[in-house]
Amino acid sequence: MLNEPMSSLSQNCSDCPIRHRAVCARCDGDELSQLEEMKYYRTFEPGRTIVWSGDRMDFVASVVSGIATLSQTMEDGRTQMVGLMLPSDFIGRPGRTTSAYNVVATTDVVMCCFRKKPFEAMIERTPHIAHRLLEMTLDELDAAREWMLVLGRKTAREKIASLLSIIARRDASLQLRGTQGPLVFDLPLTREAMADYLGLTLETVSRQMSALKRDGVIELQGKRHVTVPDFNRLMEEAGDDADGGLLV
Amino acid sequence: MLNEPMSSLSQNCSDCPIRHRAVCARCDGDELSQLEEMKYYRTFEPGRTIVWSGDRMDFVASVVSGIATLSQTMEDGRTQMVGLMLPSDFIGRPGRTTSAYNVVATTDVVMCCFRKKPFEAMIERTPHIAHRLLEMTLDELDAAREWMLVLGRKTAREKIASLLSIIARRDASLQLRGTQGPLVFDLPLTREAMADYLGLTLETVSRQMSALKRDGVIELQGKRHVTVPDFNRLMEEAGDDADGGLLV
DNA sequence: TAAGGGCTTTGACCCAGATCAACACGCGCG
DNA sequence: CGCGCGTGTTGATCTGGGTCAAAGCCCTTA
Repeated sequence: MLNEPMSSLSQNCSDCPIRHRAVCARCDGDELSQLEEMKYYRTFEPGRTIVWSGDRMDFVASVVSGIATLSQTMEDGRTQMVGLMLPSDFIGRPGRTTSAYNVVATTDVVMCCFRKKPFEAMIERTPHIAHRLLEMTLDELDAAREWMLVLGRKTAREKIASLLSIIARRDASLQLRGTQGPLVFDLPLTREAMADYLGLTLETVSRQMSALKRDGVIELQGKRHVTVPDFNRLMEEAGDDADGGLLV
Repeated sequence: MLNEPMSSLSQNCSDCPIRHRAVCARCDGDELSQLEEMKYYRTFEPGRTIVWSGDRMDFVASVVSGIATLSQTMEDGRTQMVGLMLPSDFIGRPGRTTSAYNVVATTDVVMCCFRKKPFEAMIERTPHIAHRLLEMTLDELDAAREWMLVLGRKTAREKIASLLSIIARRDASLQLRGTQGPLVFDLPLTREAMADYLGLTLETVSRQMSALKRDGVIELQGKRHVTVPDFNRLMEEAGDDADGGLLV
C-alpha cells in the first residue's frame, strides 16, 4: 500500500498543484526538468510515521497534499508538536543529515521527495531556490514565534480558539473565500494531537471544545466537522485583535 | 549618549569580533568593503527599546556585543519573549518593511546596522550571503522549536534549568571550555525578563531559583552571579538527557 | 545617615488545568 | 448480533503555579 505509484503522481512538475507556492515557485522549465530527475513521490496513511527523530534523512521534501506534524518527545513521553506541515511546506534541512523531529502523517499524505545530494547541489547553483527557501524558513520562524506566545501566555480556551482560527483561515484561503460568512471545515487532528500542539491534556481540549460550542463560538457536527459562524468572534476568543496574523 | 561614536566601532569589518560567525562569514575583501559602505553602528543602554513591533525598519543588523530580546505583547499586556539575540545574531527580515516584534536591549548593546535597500540588493547578487542567512535562520527555527517544548511541556523548575543551561552553555563556549568543572556566569536577565521568556510569573521564577539553590543545583552570589557546580546535573533538572542540544 | 526606588524574596491563598475514573459513541469484525 | 477498541466526553478531585500582599536588599542621591 505504501509507496504505491498513483496515476495522479506521475505528472510532471508543471502540473503540480503546489508548484507556485513550493520551494520551486520561481523555477523555469529547465530547472523543473532538473528537479524531475531527482524527485520521487511517497504516500503515507494517517498515523504513519514519515521520519523518526534522529533518523538519517537522505531526502528533503515538499508536502503535496495532506497534513503532517513535527513533534519532539521527552524521555518520559511528554510530547510537543512544533509544526503543522501543510501542502507546499518544506521538510528537511539542507546541510543536516538527521531529522531533529518526528514527522507523522495525520491524514493521507503525498510527499514530493528530492534526493538530498543533488538537491543541495542544485541549491548551490540556483540562487533563487535558496532565496525561496529562506523566505519559507522565515515564514516558519514567524509562525513558530507566534506559537510561542500561544504556548507561553494564552489560556486553554484561547489556545483552542487560536488553533481553530489557524485551521479555519487556511481552509478559507484554499477555498478562496473572504472572512465573511460561516466557515466550515473538518478538523484534521485528533483531540490528542490538538493537545500535543497546544501544550494541554486531551481532556482539557475536549472540555474547551464543548465550552466554545455551548457559547456559540463554533458548531460541531460529529466530532470533527466544525462550523464557525463568525470568524471575528473566534479571533477575539483567541486573544488576537480581529485582523491579527493577516499581515502574512 | 545614544549613538555616540566609539573608537572601537570605527574599525573596519575585517577586525570585527563577530565576523566569522555573522551573516558576512564568507565574504571576501571586496564584499566586505561593499558592506562597509552601507553599514553604521548604533549603541543602546540596558532597557532601551531598539525597535517597536509594527515600526518601520529601514535597516537590518547584526548584534556585535551585548544581548537583546525579541518579544510579543497582547493587548492586555501579557508578553512573551520569543528570542534571545546574542552577538552575531541577525535582526530584521529581508523583504519585510516593519518589525513583527519588540526588540529590547537587556545589556549594553552594540549593533552593526546595514541600510536595508542596499543590503537586499547585495543579497541578490551575492548568493553565499543568502546561504549564510538561510543557515542562521534554520538555526533560529530549531531554537524556537526547542523552546516550544520548554513552554508547552516543562514544569517551572525544568524551565528555569533549561534557561540556565542555555546561558551557561553559551558562556562556556565563549570561554572555550569543556563541560567539566564549575561554570560561572552573570545572568543577563532580570527575574521579570526570565519570566517573560519562560511563560511564568516573576514570583515563580524567584521561588524556583531559590529551590535550585537550596538543592545545590546552582549557587548564587548576589542576585545575578551564578555558579553551576555540575553541568550534567543542571541538564538533568532541565529534563534533557545529558548530551541533548549539543548537536548544533 | 537617611530616604527613596528598583529589583527580589517570601508567605498566604486561590484557581485553571492536570489527573484519575467512568462512561458514551461509532465502527469493523467474528 | 454482540464484542472490542479507538476516540471522545464528562465528572470529581488534586495541585502547580498564579495572584495578592508584605518585606528585604542594594544602590543612588541628598
